[in-house]
Amino acid sequence: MSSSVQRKRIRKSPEARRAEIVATAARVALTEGLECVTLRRVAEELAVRPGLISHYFPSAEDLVAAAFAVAALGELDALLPAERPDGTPAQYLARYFALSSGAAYDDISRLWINARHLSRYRPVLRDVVTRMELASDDRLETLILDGVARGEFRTDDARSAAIQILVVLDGLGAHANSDRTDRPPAVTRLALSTAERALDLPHGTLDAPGATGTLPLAFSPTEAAEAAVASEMAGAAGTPGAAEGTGAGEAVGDA
Amino acid sequence: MSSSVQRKRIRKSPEARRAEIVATAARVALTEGLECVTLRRVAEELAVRPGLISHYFPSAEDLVAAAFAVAALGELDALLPAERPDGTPAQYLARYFALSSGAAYDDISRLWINARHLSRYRPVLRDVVTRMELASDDRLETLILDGVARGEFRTDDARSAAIQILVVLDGLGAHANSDRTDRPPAVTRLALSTAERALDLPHGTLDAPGATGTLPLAFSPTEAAEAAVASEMAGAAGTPGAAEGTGAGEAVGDA
DNA sequence: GATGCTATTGAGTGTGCGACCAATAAGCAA
DNA sequence: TTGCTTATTGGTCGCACACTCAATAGCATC
Repeated sequence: MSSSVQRKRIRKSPEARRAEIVATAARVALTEGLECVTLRRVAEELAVRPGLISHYFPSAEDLVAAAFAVAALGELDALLPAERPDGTPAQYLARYFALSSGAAYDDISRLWINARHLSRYRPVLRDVVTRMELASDDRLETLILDGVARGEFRTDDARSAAIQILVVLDGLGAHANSDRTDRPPAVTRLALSTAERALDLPHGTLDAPGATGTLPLAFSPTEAAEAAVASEMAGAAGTPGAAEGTGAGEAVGDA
Repeated sequence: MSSSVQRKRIRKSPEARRAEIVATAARVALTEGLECVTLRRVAEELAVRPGLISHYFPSAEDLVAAAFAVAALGELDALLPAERPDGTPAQYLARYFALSSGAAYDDISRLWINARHLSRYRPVLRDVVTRMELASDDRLETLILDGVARGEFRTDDARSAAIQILVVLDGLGAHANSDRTDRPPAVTRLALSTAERALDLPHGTLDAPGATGTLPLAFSPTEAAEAAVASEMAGAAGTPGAAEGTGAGEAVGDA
């Protein structure tokens, strides 16, 4: 007995190890919840000792915040890509709504509920949540402005429209842990009808089949995407032009 | 030193002690969060030993669920009373929206975020959350049906309208732990405009000053109300007509 | 092949949690 | 007043957590 499962140390570069840790933490956060992002849990996942995680994240709160940042940004990119080469804004918006009503979206809803709750007690996480909310607002606002420029949408306040849509999506996602069968159609479509109203679109314009055109409905942020996301976070970390991050950003970014 | 703060035991009837425990737990849940509803915390609050709390709630999860049930039902009664002797449905609905945008509502939003998240891991709490969601739906649906009967509202699906309104309120409340200044007016009014649309009301009908008539905007569920709520929970506890509750209800109700 | 840097380990600290249980005493009934 | 029921205590156990730090061993460099 007591066959030590691993006797050989594997020594990696700090950058590689840190990226690995954050990616693992993000995966745990998304599938099991931010409370499960513990030193022990992440260490076990990577087959290393908990002390090593502490070495890279002297404060566990930074790790949790980084995990959320990476997971949330990865999902945002999957749902509402920053680059949209393959279709019109209306098609991407329709795709967004289509994905948002799928079962895979439940994980993201759960993650956001989790983060919003936990941010009550954890200031570092709260900062990241705020930043991710702004990032979502920006992303959708940009899409809407693009659609307005092309004449697809009509609104005099793209940001307000974006926030209204996201608020409704938050409301629909709030029940991700409860049973939501027997929801009336008007409720299921609430995000769509809010968008249609805010963007002055005819009823049904954004409904899934057809409206997405040839856009792929695939929904799987890869690990590569998450790594890219991590470096993106590094850039966006601190308050404008500062070298000192706000904890999480710093945790993800520096090395 | 070491003046034992309390040397004399105070022996109470099981009913009184249980009610006291649940009321305290509900207060802790509302002000500090459901994670703070621990045996030790509640015991300290009541100046008793933790073992006593265990005696009344052999499983801590039941205590948490009971705390949420009492807190949430108390708040529901304060926001959307079951009895409405002092005004019209429209006035009570306007009052509801007025209260829902006040700062005091943040505590309730936080509680719901908390419960929805925690219910991911705690089945007993999940049941209570589901029941409380249904109770909210029912309460608002009844109000709407009443308004329709009086000719104040117009809708062919009162429940759908109720759920739509509540979903939007959930979405707005989701950010109770983040910063929400600089929200566009269209977002702040989103619940109202959703209601106006769903109930076929002219714009502005439900806005706060004036629309509430002489209705008091006071918002303070008393301890007495919470006690009443506790006994109400006892009645609504089990699945229809059963003596055995589903854990939380049982915890609140039996004696 | 030897050397130095440092990533990684192993062991330990302290805290807070739920759960358990025998001993104790409060207060009601005889 | 006496006795009995049981509400309440006090103490303990095991677990999971974050955090600390000296010792160890990869691995790049010379």
